[in-house]
Amino acid sequence: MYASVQAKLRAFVRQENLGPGDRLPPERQLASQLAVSRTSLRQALTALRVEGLVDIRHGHGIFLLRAADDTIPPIAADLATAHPELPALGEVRNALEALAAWGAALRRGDDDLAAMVAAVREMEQEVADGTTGLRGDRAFHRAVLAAACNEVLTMLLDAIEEGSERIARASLSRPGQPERSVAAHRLILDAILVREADLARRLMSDHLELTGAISPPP
Amino acid sequence: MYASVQAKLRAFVRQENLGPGDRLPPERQLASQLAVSRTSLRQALTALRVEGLVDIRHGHGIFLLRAADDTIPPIAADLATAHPELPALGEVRNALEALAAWGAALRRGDDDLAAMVAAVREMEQEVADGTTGLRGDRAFHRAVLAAACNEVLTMLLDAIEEGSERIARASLSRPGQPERSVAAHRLILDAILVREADLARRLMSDHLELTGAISPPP
DNA sequence: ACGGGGCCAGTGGTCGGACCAGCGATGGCC
DNA sequence: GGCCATCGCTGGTCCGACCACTGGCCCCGT
Repeated sequence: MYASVQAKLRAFVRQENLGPGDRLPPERQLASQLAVSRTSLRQALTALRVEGLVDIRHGHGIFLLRAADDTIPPIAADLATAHPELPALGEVRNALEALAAWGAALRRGDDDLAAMVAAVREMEQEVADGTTGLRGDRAFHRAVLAAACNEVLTMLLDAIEEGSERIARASLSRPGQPERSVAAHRLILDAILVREADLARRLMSDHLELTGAISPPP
Repeated sequence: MYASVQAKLRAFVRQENLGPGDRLPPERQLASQLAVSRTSLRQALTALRVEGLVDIRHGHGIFLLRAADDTIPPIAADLATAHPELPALGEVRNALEALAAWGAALRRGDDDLAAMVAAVREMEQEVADGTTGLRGDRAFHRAVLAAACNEVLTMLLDAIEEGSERIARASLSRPGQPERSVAAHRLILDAILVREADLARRLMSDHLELTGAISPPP
């Protein structure tokens, strides 16, 4: 079962204390270490690549994109039912959310600001309670989207919501990420408050860059 | 490449007119029909299973879970065609095209470059003949999009294509605009050629800003 | 001494064949 | 007539070999 190989791989990564950007051993060696054939190992690696955990480069090696515990078991089940294509989806989401932040800075009203402040506070409360802050995070991004007053943008982001929801959940389950996200939201909120559109755009883009895949050095 | 096998599989499903719940041919037969080894076919199937398109049952067969056509286009397309002149559409298109240029700079192959060069030449020829250069313009943007290797992005831009087509036509009918567009395409092509992703993104954004008279992010 | 170009080891990618394991239906045996 | 073994079909795994790409090393020419 390729799931068992995946589990072995995660265990291996944890044991070797590997982080994002690190290179895994060659396929052949990895296969022998995990006591499976290279075929089965490649199946598992293919699955991990689709899930966006790993980047495989011909003639170069296998590179870890995110920490192994980013995808928690329950989410792995979801993965099977929805359609991911995670790296591609992450890029698009990043571009669209950045556009939303840009538009929000230009067109936000006072009630939009109030909604964002409320969302940040909610997330803070959640984090203080020890949860991931998923609700507050979602509320914030929705508030920004609403403030951008762009119907087409709203529609497209809604369309890819189920996928990006999964990204957010995986990201927020990382230790320390909720706190970092709250801080990032604060900065974005400030930029929108003073109508610094380009700054808001960049901050949002950076914020999402951290939650998404990391490109290993060439 | 497992992606090409995936494409073949989707084509096969469409050709055979298969719907959710239908069973696909056995792996061995499928592999021979698609002219790939069973190993590669299994890689593609593993990926499709992770994506939730397919259910594989040991000793039973491979079953299609959802139709291969993706769910996003219809809604957004309706809106895009209904309000093509909407500034919102221009903003979104700008952000997405900029993302395409960015991705193209990172992932373009040599054939992608060839397609872009051909598109630029075609547009030049059209402009020299006194026409608007609409065909070459479209070809260029499609080539950039193809080079970006982002399925989600392709889907979304396809969805809003009809609306943005109208924008492009209006823009190119302005005196002097075709020449300016050709020059802009040249710059973008150069940036993609040398893999300057951020520069390509900015150039594309600026290019569309001028054609659409709309000002989204850098 | 320096630069460039070709060679080579290592890596992922593909292939074909063989065998193992789960499922269902068929048919013989009781 | 009913139960169960068997067989054929399916996916799952393994192996060994070869192909294709990458990058660095080394040798040769200048």
